[in-house]
Amino acid sequence: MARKHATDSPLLLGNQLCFAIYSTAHAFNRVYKPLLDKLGLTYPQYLVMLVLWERDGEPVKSIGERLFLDSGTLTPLLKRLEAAGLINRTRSTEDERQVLIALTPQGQALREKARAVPQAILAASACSVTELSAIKNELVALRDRLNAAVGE
Amino acid sequence: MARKHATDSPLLLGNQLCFAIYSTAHAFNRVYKPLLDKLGLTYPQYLVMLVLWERDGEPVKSIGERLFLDSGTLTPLLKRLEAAGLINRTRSTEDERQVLIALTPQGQALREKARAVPQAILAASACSVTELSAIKNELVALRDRLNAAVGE
DNA sequence: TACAATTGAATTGCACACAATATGAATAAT
DNA sequence: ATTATTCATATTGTGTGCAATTCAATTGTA
Repeated sequence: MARKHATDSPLLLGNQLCFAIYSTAHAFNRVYKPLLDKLGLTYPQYLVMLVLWERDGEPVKSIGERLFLDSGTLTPLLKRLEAAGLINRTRSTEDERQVLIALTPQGQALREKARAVPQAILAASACSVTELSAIKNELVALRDRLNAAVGE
Repeated sequence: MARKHATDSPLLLGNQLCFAIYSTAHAFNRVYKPLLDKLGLTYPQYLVMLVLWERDGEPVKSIGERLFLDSGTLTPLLKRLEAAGLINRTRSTEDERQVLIALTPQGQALREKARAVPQAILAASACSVTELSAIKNELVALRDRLNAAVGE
């Protein structure tokens, strides 16, 4: 018998998919950092900008739904983006509970500089678009099952 | 022409593997939370315990290397584990720069309660061990390439 | 042996992330 | 119309993460 404790196997760090995801997320962050520093953004801020570049003028709620983040995270983050002059936060006139997030001209303009980012990431991953896309699809499917499990 | 801006495709949130990883990591965290609450641990604290259950008495540095975390993150985290009575922090006599982390009896005992965690996660993922293992291996390979890219 | 360079932790400062709570606005129920 | 409930955002508190700095201990080198 080579193994002493077969029941420990699930508790081994190297066997845990979850740690693989956790550590890969950090690795991505380290690759993104120098690229995003040039744009003056953190990674979560970059995600918010991606959402706004796709659809401008969204309320905080729908940005949070797309990114799976709540107001406790987004409110201070959005205030920093506003302080940086990239967005405006204005309370909706139709529904005063909502705060609408709109890009400023600088926020719009930043999109051009951001185009260089994905290719740099692709290069760092040393992987084909096809392969990355395959992993992405598997993860999205897994993520949705996990979120479904949490929501009972 | 169906697509107006083919060059925008890499900037679309849904196309980014990185966001898939980021959001899956959060989804895992949400699944882990109620399970780890019973153990009185956060997810990063759980990772440290996994390391210690594999090898006890390690210095902070080597724990950090295994988890890709630095002292700025680990020092306060380890102090909280010490305050919880799960570990002891003692400065090494051979090399006084090092702080050795050792499990207390309570820390050892917690391992038994932790055995229930991986199966619960597996159930939430609604996925076979084989599939999860395959994704894990792809991610570890990707992570290592990313870390290599950062280290020049 | 001196003494510069390196190393391992700790500290500080900033930015998430989320639970819990609060607040004001909108909607539903009576 | 009044009240209760729900909804969207903000606030507070705790716990990561990481860059930058500090400090003491160790190692390398002349």
